[in-house]
Amino acid sequence: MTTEQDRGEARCNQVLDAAATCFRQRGFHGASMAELARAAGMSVGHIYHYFENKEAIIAAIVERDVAEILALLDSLHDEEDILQALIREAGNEMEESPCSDEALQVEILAEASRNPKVAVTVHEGDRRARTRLAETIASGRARRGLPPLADLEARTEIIIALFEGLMLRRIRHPKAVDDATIAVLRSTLHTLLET
Amino acid sequence: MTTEQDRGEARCNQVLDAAATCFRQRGFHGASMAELARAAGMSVGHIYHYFENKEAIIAAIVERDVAEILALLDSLHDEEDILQALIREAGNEMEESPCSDEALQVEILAEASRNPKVAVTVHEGDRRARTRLAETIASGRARRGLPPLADLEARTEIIIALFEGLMLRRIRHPKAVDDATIAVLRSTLHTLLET
Amino acid sequence: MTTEQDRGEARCNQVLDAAATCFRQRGFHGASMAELARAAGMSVGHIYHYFENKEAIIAAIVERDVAEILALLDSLHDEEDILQALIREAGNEMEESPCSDEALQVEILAEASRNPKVAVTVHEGDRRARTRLAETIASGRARRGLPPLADLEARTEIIIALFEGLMLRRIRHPKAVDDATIAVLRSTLHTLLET
Amino acid sequence: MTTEQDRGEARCNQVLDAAATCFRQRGFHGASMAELARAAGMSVGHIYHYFENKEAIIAAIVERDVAEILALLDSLHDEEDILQALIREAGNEMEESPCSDEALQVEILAEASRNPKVAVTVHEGDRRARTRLAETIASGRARRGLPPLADLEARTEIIIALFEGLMLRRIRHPKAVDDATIAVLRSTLHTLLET
DNA sequence: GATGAATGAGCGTTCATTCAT
DNA sequence: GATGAATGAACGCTCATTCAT
Repeated sequence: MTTEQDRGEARCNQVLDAAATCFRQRGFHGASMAELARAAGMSVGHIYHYFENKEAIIAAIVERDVAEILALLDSLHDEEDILQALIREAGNEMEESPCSDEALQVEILAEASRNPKVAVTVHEGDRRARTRLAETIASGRARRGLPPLADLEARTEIIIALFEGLMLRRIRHPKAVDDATIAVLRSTLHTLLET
Repeated sequence: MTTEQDRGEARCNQVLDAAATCFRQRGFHGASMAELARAAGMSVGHIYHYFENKEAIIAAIVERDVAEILALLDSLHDEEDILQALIREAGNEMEESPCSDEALQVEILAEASRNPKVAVTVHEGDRRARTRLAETIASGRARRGLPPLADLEARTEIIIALFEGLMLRRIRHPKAVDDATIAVLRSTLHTLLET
Repeated sequence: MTTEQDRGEARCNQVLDAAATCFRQRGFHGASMAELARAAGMSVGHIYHYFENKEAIIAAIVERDVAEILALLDSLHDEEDILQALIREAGNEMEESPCSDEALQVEILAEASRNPKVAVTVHEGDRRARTRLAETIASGRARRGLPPLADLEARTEIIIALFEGLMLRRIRHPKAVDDATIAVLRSTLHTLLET
Repeated sequence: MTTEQDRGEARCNQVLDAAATCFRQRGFHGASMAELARAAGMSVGHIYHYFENKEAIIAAIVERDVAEILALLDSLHDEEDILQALIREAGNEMEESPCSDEALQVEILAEASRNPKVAVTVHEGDRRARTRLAETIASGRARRGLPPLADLEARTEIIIALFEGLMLRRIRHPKAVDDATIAVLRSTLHTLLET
């Protein structure tokens, strides 16, 4: 039973990985279910055993992304200086520029703009991530003896906007993110988090 | 002759306005040429007299947006304090929340991620807008007697990222932009521009 | 203009003729739009210029059938003895066994059982045909000096049931309709109409 | 062994009951094997242990219906006046309007129009039911001292047509069968059976 | 006996684009 | 300039059927 469950979950992740790649390369509407199926190594029809339709696949990708972010934020609580860790991680993420994630994120945003079901998933995921980031910042400040922030939520918004905005900049300006930009990013985060 | 040219230009703008509305509401792939034609008050076939194909329409929208941004930046040079004007305008733009422009911008980004022709237009448009903003900032600082910035391009990048990022935040969190957030935005811009 | 209208109408009828043939031979769900298109001598997509979808095609067939029945009933009013003409026509229709119409009629009934839009068209068409038949019977009796019928609607129902039932009998029993059966049909109609 | 056979038969009937319900509600092509399986409380694959394919299921439904009709006709032989019993039962069946059986019957007719295997089952079943009804009528007349009918088969055809036709009328005219119609039905059957 | 994962052809429908008028 | 009829490939999705377990 457990084996079967695992198998099903593995198959699901196979689809999500394939879909993330396809959506990145061809867009949500540009990637056909036939392409997803080929990339996932299964038949078109079988994908529908795991996902009700195409929008359910992108919703699942969103949820997986949120879980990853929450895990990253949680891991920061083990660090001595949470705020420093946040600033460090933000820069690292941008530096790595792992696999043109901006292309996938923009597809998610585009679909959320139009598709109410995807919008709900995105809103809820953002609420959870946003709340956790605010908590992480508050913890970090407390641990450092800094006073609580009256505008914690607003600063959190700006930090997320800065981070997502910089990632999406790569679409309009592929060389946007260089060492100098990351230095300014870090200094801006310093102002927002530590003052 | 001039009248004919004007008429053609007006017809073009009719198409661009209609297309901007349609793309905003239904997405680039979601809006059909038939919808565009209906919204523009002309036949499907006639749109092809003005635009080679659908991607040429979104490219033209991008160029019109860039022209608008350049005009706005130019207008700031008439102000006494350019930097203050920049900060003021940034806040105003975000406050107005004109007509869910984020939905159109995300369509442009999505299409630029995938479509090389649109990408070229977007890259070039961004280069011009970015350069002009950097010049505007330099002028503003000079006029205020502030020293030239070694990291001018990087700061410009961060400012654009902040601005675009905040606009796109509305997709994931419709209430992202409130008075508190704009206050933090203005204070961050102050740090980036005036120190 | 008139020519264009005619052309459009002719194209529509081209589709309806092709659809009637295809539905007869393969059933409503068995006949694909590709088959219809081939039979109608036009592209799949073009059929959608004339009909919103597949169910609109069968609805249009129903309406055309109703118009034909109404025309037939109207033509009977020119006869000297309408009741005799009705009995004669009923027998003739069954004798001719024109083109396995039962197969198309059963498809219409099957679709009307399930599809609310088709059901509405069928109900409305039946109401018109039923009312006209009752009027025709009343006229015929009046012209013959027979007294008005208290159970006119009920007799009309039974007559239609008899007629449709006999047509559909050919599906369960292809030899159902022979001279002897038609003789009994005529004698039953005599009892229902002329007594 | 007998127990096992009974179990198998019960499972078969489970499938047939479920299928009758599904076909009634969604049509033969509209009802998927997955729906049948769910309604029958067993897996999709297992249905294929009992029935070769989907058409075998509808054929089995036809055979069960025929058996039921034969049983009903046989039971009439115990009545004192078989003809009166026939007329009474016909009216009762129509009055009860059990469970929109017309929707299932029309699916059977539609499938028989197209599917040769189903057609064979339907033809054979009809032959048996038709023959038995003719025998029943002959018995009834003999028991009443009425002379044998030269057109027995033709009258039988008309009676069946009347009965099936009236049932199918409900599709085109849901209120077709009311007390007045049943009265005319009974009087018509009287003429056909007792004169 | 019993399951349900897996297939892939085929469905109705849409759409950017062309071109005769 | 301006129209909209016409195309046909491609889309998301469904489904009867099979078969390893």
